[in-house]
Amino acid sequence: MSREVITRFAPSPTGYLHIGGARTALFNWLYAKHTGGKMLLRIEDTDRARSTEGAILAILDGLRWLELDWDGEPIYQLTRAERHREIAEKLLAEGKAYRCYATAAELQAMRERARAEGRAPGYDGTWRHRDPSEAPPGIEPAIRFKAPREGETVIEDRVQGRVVFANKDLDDLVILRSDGTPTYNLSVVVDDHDMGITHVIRGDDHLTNAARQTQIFRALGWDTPVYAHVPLIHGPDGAKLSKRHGALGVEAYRAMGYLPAALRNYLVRLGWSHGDDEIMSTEQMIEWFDLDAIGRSAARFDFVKLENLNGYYIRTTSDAELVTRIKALIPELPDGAALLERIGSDGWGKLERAMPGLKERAKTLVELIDNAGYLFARRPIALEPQAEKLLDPEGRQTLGQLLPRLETLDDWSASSLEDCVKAFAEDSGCKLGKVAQPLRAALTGRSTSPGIFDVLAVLGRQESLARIRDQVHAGAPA
RNA sequence: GCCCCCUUCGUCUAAUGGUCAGGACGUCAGGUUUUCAACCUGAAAACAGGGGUUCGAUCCCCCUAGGGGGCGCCA
Repeated sequence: MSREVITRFAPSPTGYLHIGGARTALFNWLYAKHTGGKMLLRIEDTDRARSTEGAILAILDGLRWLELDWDGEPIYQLTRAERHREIAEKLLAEGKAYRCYATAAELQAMRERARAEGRAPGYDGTWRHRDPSEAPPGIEPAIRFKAPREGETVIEDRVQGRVVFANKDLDDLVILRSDGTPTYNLSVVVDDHDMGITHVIRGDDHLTNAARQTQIFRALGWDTPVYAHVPLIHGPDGAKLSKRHGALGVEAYRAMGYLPAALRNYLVRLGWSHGDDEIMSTEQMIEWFDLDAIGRSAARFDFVKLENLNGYYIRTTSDAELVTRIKALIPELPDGAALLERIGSDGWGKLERAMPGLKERAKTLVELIDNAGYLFARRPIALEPQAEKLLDPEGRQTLGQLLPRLETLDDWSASSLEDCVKAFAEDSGCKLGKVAQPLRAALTGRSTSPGIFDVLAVLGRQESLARIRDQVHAGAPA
């Protein structure tokens, strides 16, 4: 009988929740859900200088927006420092660690020497056997872990396979700083053990740490968790993800108008696959996700594919939900306040009614909002350059002829409007496009926009006719 | 420099000791359409290089090259 799976997402709050972290969280979450286990959240805030309250908030917020929930309360690593210190002392008492009195300057010199000699620039173990009585006065010692010097440390990684490190390449790392605070590798081991973590799923930048942590687990007589080191996400140029490309916080993706479901779908396919399946529901993801199907090579972040996926999710999301999401998004946009004012209290209904035509042609929510501008535009509509071309004198004339027909029309449903305009086109012997294009330009100010009959219907009789008149007159010679 | 990892269309990826090496995004060409989008059809597009093992290697082994990660009293 196997234990319940417990995974953890353990970000350090030194910045936002970036895209790689988001995927790591997603994988942990999916694996926990898949196995019916739990995902815990641990905030690794032991670097007091760099950790910030704002970063913690941003991370929690990002996870919530992505709809990745965690079990229990977040655990703040800093609050566990006493326990970590206790374990460091225990290792010291058992002779599995020792006090090191080397100064920063000495360590620096040591590293330079090692590098010059072509060795790994690690600690040389000077204080491993030296007696504390030889310690120079006035130096507070750090505690170093006495790492095995011979043999190998082997990681049986669920993604990377069997990875072997020669112990001679792993130096004696500091586990307790001279100021008495614990360091990362010790804290992680103690916390993973105390939290009952069974599976550690994280970026493969931690692969070497896995070896060091394994050594500490062994020294403590504890079982190691199952490891799964996931390849990192690279930028479009194959280099490390930088701010220039995707290393934005997830809140930036939210602000760009991506849907969390789309981002999750995109992210899960980056480095993991289930046959030829591309688009999958969260339920399917949970059902199908497994560690063994994670690839071993780094993946490049591709905004274009994300956009495609986002377009799909926008098209298949209900009108009402899209309106809700847009409501939440607008305040985050640069000109959000002004837009909100123009929409007013009655604009949301209009937006929802226009949604069927709008959502067909937007890749992001921001694009959708942009396309919906005609709904809230003040008259007269300012024509964009493209639309200006469509509304040439000929177009204005056509509209002038169409106007009387529209005025007598009683039924302003999209279908009867379509019939009316089609009949007009036929009677005047021109192609439907010849009529539809200037009509669109007059009503929306744009050359591309939703279905024109829907636009007419959504704006309503009064508004539509007034707008057409505006544009026809604006073009008529005074 | 040392250690570790990786390498299939431009990108994300699938599959297999014998396949026309599959799908998706993107691109291109058609179709449909009131424009755009969506949708439909079709096309171009990949096993990094070199050695082995084998009747046969994209697949197994080794080397090279390229890319990435790590090497703190950071996490």
